[in-house]
Amino acid sequence: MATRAELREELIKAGIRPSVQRLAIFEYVRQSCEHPTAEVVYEALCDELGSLSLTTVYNTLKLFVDAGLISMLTIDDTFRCFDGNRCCHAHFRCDRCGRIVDLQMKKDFLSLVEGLETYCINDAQLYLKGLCPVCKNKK
Amino acid sequence: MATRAELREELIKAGIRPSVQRLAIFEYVRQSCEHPTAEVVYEALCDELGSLSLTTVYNTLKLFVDAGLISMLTIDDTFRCFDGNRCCHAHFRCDRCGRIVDLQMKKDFLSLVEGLETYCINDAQLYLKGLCPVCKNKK
DNA sequence: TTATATATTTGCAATGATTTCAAAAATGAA
DNA sequence: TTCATTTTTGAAATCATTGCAAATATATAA
Repeated sequence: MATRAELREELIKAGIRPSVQRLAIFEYVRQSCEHPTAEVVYEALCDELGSLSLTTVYNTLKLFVDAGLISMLTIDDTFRCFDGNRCCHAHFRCDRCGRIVDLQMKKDFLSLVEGLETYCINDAQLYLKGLCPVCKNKK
Repeated sequence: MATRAELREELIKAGIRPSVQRLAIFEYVRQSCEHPTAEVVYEALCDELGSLSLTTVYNTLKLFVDAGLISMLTIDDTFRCFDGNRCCHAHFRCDRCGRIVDLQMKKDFLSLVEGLETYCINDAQLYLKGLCPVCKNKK
């Protein structure tokens, strides 16, 4: 769990000026395990920051994604959510309850794909969908 | 390349009545290598079918996806596209030109993921993003 | 310090892919 | 044929996301 000072340094190293809003948003996404949407980040930080615009949240999240500091998930096609977990992992989305969970990988994704030599890969996401253990056991 | 009669049988076997619209949409998506959007399917079939509604295309594609006959891609978060290729493969989206291409897999996706025993998996998609060989060599 | 330029934030309006809905058309059963 | 059910249609509604221009904050120069 990184400290606020470490997160600030990480922004600076990425060439991003650590404004109050940016640092708060970065900290929230990095520490969350819930894959929050922009709306959820906004609701969570509104009080803490006094004033905050949803537009700022969208812009800032995009900034972080473009800088490779967090990743954007499109596993649910009706909204985007964000992931601050930097370890290589897959995502599962339950078709019934909608929950998105992390799944550990045995090896890196790319080891399985053929013919990548001529490509430049910046991002990789493995999405699985179906029923989670809880929903599977319900009727 | 399946015949129209074979595709019709496939719909019936899936419990889907093969109306003129459904069969045309199924054939189009199954034979396309271009990962068409609903809009593209609509434009392509409007003339052939005389009249066609975009709503029908959306409804029908959803019907096919739910029946497991085709898959839906959310690799580009600004629109959905559809894939009739039933072989296991990954997808690459070029950040610059936007083209989506298929990539062969050496092994199935799921072999890489840990702890799936308690889940029921209905769908798996591996999305890669970056620069395609053509765009990589441009400035 | 003050003045000036630049970067960031804000809130509202616009966008556009997708869905809703109720009527019209097509199909199947009797 | 008639009636019930399924499918299609098109226009309006939805809603996550973006565009934009004004307001604010920050950095730099003098």
